[in-house]
Amino acid sequence: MTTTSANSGRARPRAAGEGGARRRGKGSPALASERREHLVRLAADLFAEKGFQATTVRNIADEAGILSGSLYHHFDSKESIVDEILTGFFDEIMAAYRAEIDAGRDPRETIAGLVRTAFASLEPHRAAITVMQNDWNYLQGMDRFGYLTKSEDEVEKMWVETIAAGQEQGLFREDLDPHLTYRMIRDTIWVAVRWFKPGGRLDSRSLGEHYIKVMFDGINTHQR
Amino acid sequence: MTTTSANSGRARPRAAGEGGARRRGKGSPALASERREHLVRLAADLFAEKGFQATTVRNIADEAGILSGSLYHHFDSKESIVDEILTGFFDEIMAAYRAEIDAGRDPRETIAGLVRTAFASLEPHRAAITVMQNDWNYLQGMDRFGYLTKSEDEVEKMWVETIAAGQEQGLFREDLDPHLTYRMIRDTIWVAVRWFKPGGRLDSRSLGEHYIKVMFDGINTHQR
DNA sequence: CGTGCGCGCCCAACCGCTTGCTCAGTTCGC
DNA sequence: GCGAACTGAGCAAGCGGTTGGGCGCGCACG
Repeated sequence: MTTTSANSGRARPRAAGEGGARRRGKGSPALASERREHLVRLAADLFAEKGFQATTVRNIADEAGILSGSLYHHFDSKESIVDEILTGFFDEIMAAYRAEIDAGRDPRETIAGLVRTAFASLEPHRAAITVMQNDWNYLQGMDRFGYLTKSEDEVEKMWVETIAAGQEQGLFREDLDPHLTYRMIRDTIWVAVRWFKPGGRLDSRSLGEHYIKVMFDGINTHQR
Repeated sequence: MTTTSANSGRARPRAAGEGGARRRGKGSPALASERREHLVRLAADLFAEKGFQATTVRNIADEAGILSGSLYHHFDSKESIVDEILTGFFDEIMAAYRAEIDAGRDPRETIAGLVRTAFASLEPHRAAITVMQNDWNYLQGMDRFGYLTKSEDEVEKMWVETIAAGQEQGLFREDLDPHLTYRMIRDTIWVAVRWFKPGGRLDSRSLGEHYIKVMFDGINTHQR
C-alpha cells in the first residue's frame, strides 16, 4: 500500500514524480515548478467562483487532493497565491493597453481597442477580475497590495486621456464627464465576469462587439 | 455603576428605553419594534460597505453598542437580518417596475422609466444591492434565498419584453440581443453602488438622466 | 550493476484566533 | 412583579498558518 488512506475520494494523487524542478536556488522565492503552477490554477478557479476571502486554504488543498498544510511547501501564505494571480493580470493587461494606445490611432478606434482588450482578458483572468471586485477594499488595506492602487490609477489615466482627446476632436459628446464615463465602461465590462461562463452560448469576443455597438451609438434606431 | 466595563469606546449605549414594541405575538416572526428596525439599519450600513459574508455579528453589535449575543434577542440569525433587507428591496423595486410597465407607455419611455426607478433605489437600498453583487453566489446556494433567483428572472422578463417590443416598433436597433442588452443596462446601473456616495457632488437622479442619454444615443457625437 | 541518499512532496497533528450562536442570569421602566 | 433588553461567559466549528517527520523517485557514487 503506497497511499494508505486520506485522499477522501475526489482527486487522483497525482503520480508524484511528474517531471520536475531542477534548480530553484534558495535565493529566488520559488521559481515556477509545474506542480506549483497547477496549484495556482486550481486556486484561481476557486477565487473566480467565490472571491479571495471566501476561499479557504482547505478548499484549495481539497481541490488538489492534498492537505492544507502541504500547500505551504509551495507558498508561504494564501496571500502570496492571490498576489501571483493579480500581478500576472496587471502585467498583461497594462502591456496590452499601452500597446493599444501607442498604436496612435484616433480616439474612437483606441477606445474600441481598449474595450476589446478588456473583454479578451475576461476569460483567462476570471480569478483576478473577481478578486478585484469582491476583495478590493480588503486587499487595499494591506501594504503588500499597494501596487493595486498605483496600477489602477495608471490605467484610469490612459482611458480618461483617450476619452478627453476624443471630445476635443469632436468625436465624443462634450457633455460627458471623462472620469465618470471611464468608470461606467470599466465596471460594466468587469462585472460581466459574474455571469459570463467560458463555454456558454456567447464568447467574450462577440460580447465585446455588442458592447461597443451600444456604447458608441446607443440602443435607439438612428434615423433622426 | 450601571455599565461596568465593556463598550470599548465606540458607541453610545443607546438610552435603552426608546419607545417600544407593543404586541409581537409569538406567532408572527417578530413584528417591527423600533429598536429592531434601528438595528437592521445599522447592519445594512455595514453590509453596504463590506458585503454580507465579510460583516460579522460582532461588527453589527459593536456599531449598536451592545454585545453580539444581544442581537439574538431580536433576530434568530445573521441570515434573517439580510433576508429582511433583501425582501424589502425586491418588494419595493418589483412593485415600482410593474407600475412602470402597467402605465402602458411606449417602450422608449418605459425603459427610461425603469432606469429612473432603478437609480432611485440606489440610495435607499445600497445594502441590498451591494449584497446582491458580493454575495449572490453564496446566498443562492441556500434554500432560504431561493426567491432571489425567482425574482431576478421575473425582473429580467419585464425588461427583455420591453426591449423586444421596442425593436418590433422600430424604436430600438434590431441588431441587439435583448437579453444581453438588459444585462448591460442592469449591470451598469447596479455597479454604481460601488462608488456612488449619497452626499456626493452628483445625486442619483442626475446620474440616471446622464445614463439615459448615453444609453439611448451612445457616446458618439451624432452628426452622421 | 547495486545502493544510499538528497529532495520534492506530502501527511498528521497542532496552535492561536475568529466565527455564528446559546443561555442562564441581571437590569430596569412600566 | 412582569417582560423587553442586554450581559457575560462560553460552545463547537472552522480559520490561516506551523512543524517534524515519512515516503518514494532519480541520480551520483562505488
